[in-house]
Amino acid sequence: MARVGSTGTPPTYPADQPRDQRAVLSERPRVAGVDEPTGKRAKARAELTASIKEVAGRHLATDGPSGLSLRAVARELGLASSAVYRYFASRDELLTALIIDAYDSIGEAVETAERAVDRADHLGRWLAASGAVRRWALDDPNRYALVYGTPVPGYQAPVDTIAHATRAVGVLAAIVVDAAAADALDPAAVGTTAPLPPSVEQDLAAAIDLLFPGVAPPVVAQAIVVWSATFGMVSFELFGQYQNVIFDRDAFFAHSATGLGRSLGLRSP
Amino acid sequence: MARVGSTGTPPTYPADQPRDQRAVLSERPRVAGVDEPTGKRAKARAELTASIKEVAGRHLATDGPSGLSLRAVARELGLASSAVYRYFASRDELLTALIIDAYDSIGEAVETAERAVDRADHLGRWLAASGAVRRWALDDPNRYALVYGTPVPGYQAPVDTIAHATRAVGVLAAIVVDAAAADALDPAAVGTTAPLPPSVEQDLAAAIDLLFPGVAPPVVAQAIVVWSATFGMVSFELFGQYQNVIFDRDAFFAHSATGLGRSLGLRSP
DNA sequence: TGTACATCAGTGAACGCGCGTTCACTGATGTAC
DNA sequence: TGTACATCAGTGAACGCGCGTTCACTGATGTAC
Repeated sequence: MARVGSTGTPPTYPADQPRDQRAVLSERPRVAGVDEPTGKRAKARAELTASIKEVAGRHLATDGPSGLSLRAVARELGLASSAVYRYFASRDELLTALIIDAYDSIGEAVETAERAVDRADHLGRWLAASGAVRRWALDDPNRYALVYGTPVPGYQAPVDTIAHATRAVGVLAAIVVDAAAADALDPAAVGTTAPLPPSVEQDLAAAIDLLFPGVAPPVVAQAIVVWSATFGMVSFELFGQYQNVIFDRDAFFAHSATGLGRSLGLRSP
Repeated sequence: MARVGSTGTPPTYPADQPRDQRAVLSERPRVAGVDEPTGKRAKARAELTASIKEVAGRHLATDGPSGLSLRAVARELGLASSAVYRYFASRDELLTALIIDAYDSIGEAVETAERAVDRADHLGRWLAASGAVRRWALDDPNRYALVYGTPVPGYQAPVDTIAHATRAVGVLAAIVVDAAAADALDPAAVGTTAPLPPSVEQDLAAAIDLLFPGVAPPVVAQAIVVWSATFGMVSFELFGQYQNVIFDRDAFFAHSATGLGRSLGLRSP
């Protein structure tokens, strides 16, 4: 897949650059907002770009990622299939845009839900955050599957997606960081766990630097387990593994998320 | 998708039945082994059926479930594409066979690993079982994705698959049942959890009956969380969410699985 | 403000491909007498 | 054991479909003077 913009080039449109990549460039975060496009054309382009993504997202919801078809999207928009190539250089690039949007969308959903809770109520913040993960997944299962389900065969996500992917987990990290800083973590929770293998402790240094400053490695490890477990439960629920086993899934999830939060040492005041 | 055999009809081949369903019927578990086919033809049929599944499984590994193509499978086997229809009535039916095989395969892997451990070592049994889940998944990611990843769009798994799906989780259940029966569950583990919502306790009755006889509902709930968490971790590892975060994944998984097992109250003697 | 030119959006036809499924057929294998 | 017939496995052509991507093109929109 052709990737663009990771080399630090300014967002100009050099004439010798293949035309099809411009669409993607024009979507990238702008530097300082100086050259933000304002003309009619730019507006129309932004709108159609959004429409394409919107329709593609809806198709995703019925056919899954590998069923996403540029032709079908163009058809629904009343465009020639070739027109889509003015906006996305390839099917993969459209997929990438959808993936980034999805990560941002769940990130925002989790952030918004968590923000509404009293800062000192660390367990409550976690319940809001994990509940938002689940809600978001249930509301749009195929967008969830796009980013947390089976990877699309043959598709390699460009590095650009990583930053967006981190947004949601950052919320959990912030809760744990806050709780640790406030010395509000239940010592009984992590005190009883097995000692962390040295190699793992070493691996976690980077994550601690980036997301968990000031948090003890065993707690960070447990946070990763809790985060994984949350998505495991959501995936099981969504992908049918709870069928004929659990019916009141709201209650089951709330109960389980509480247990997971407590296993991290999170508490309500 | 045409489904067959769930009505309790005997495994005969009535002449008025569409011919394409016979392949599937002939694969079903035979009653009392009386009419086990022994002729040359039956043997050839069984062999080709196995070959088709084997090749299809390999294709799955490179293209994913939605990329599975009957024509490609036939091509590799040197058959006309139409020949495959003597063995599987449709692509969906081949998928179903692969799914059942996958469930059986992981079930057997988990059973085998767990059986090798001292019966009284409940935590050790769980570590063997969960480790086998992960090993199996890493060894054949696409078969894992087929059954625990995003469902194939447009494909509805027939009820026949359910029994096979239960096999792996049955191992965890057996461990917990044994530990409970031996009164070997750590009371501190479950004692501190939040009370189970009544609706969930009610939901769990069926699962307790079927898989967890004699186990307290909160423990069963926690077992489901632990099971979900295990697959959450495996999915995250496999689907790339641990990239640049955890490198010694063997160690991380072993550590996490230990924690999950302890959260269930499992202990080593 | 008007004009000349460059840039862009969108078209429609085409290329080359692969897919699932059906169908009438030919030989080979099995079965009943 | 041999023969007549039924059943089965596999073929190859065909149907109808959809796909991603390219390309030369026409008009509309923007820009420099």
